[in-house]
Amino acid sequence: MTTRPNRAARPGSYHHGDLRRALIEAGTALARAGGPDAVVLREVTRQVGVTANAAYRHFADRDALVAAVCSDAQTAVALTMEAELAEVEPSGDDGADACAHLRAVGAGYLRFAATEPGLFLTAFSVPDDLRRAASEDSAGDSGRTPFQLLAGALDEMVMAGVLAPERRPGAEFLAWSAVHGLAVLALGGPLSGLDRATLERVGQRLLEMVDAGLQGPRP
Amino acid sequence: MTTRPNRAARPGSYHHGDLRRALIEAGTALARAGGPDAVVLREVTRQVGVTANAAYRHFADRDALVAAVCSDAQTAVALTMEAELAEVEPSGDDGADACAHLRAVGAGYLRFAATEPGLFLTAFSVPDDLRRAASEDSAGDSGRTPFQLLAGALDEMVMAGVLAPERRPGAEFLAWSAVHGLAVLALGGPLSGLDRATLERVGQRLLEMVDAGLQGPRP
DNA sequence: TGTACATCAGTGAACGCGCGTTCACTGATGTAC
DNA sequence: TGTACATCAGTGAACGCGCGTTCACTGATGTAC
Repeated sequence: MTTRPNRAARPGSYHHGDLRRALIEAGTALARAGGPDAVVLREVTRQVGVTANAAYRHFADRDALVAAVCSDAQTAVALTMEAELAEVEPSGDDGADACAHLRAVGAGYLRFAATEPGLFLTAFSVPDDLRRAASEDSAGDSGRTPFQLLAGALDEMVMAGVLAPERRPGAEFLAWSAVHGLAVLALGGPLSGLDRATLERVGQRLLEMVDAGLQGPRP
Repeated sequence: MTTRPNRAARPGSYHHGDLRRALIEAGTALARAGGPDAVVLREVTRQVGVTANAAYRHFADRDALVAAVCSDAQTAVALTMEAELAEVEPSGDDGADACAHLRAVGAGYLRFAATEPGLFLTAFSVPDDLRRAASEDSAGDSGRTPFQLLAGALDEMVMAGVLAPERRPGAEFLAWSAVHGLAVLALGGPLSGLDRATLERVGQRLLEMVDAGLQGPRP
């Protein structure tokens, strides 16, 4: 989400001012409606009211544009997760709070997937090379990426003593898998038939499962 | 996986004999190499050595062909899961066996995703309407679909007393989400950087997490 | 303050590509008598 | 058993489409003197 200085923003001027930003935003709008494949270079420039070729002043090719949109989408995920985190009321019990934070992170992820399916797919279901570069600068207000927010919640659980330290390494992958799987299956997958309420309930139970399951088999 | 009677299979004859099957198989080969988008109607007919138009004798359009390939891919998943199930040695302890079966089902799913990424995506990451019809007849040797194999393992756990009956409804979605998420994230997703051994270990831990987590929070 | 000039950010037209699909057709096959 | 005929399963050529990308260009902008 790099914004270049707006060097010539005079309205009505020949030069656009910040065409790069405008293209990314139009691309994001298309992605919101139709996922990553909907980010069609020609359509993006059409929406901005500019020649298709003009995009090449700001992006090496279509992939570079998609990567920028992907980065913005990941930022949007981080913001939703942070919003969910902010709603957790401290209870005085560090362990309970840490677990609540982990659930909040997961709930934010699920909520984003449900309310912005197109952007969700653009954030995480894009060819590897595009996404990898994009995720570098996809931080939310706290300056942390979705992955870092998840990792932070898990660290907190270890510090609060509700997650054994030896179970910490790799725990991101377990939690992320569970939540991501539900999001994907519910999004045009085999679970897309489920109604909103059921899906919400399954989401809650899934987060409970992760919570309980991360601690390993019962003694 | 409907096979129509091979009415005119004379080799060298003008009529192909079972062009429908041949097209599905060529489509599957393409899907294996490049996922669902690689199932290009023209390419499929090219590989079979037939005019593009000939495909329309057997499929209404490209989508119908993709749906058929999707169905075959789902069958392949079921077969891998059944193979994994068959390797579980009965231990005499019904509860342990049931859990082992659940893990086998999940392990088969993960193994298929890892060894046949293109087919895996074709089986489960295809637009909803195509997949829905396809999954009807995607049974393995046991006559059961991947979903039914999973449900069977969970039923078994309830009967063996290792899963509380009130936790049974909807448990498929939880288990499936976890396993599917890992498969997807490891396949060109954020986890695709992990090496094979690590991924295998994460898979094992994920299955343990599901096992433990399905039973709910610790008392 | 004015002017010449380099640079920048767009235009407009065109390219080749491969796709899914349609058309009118013809050779092969099976069947009724 | 032979023959006429309907049906079936292919052919071959063409269609329009929208895409990403490239070309040569020009008008606008900023800067050095």
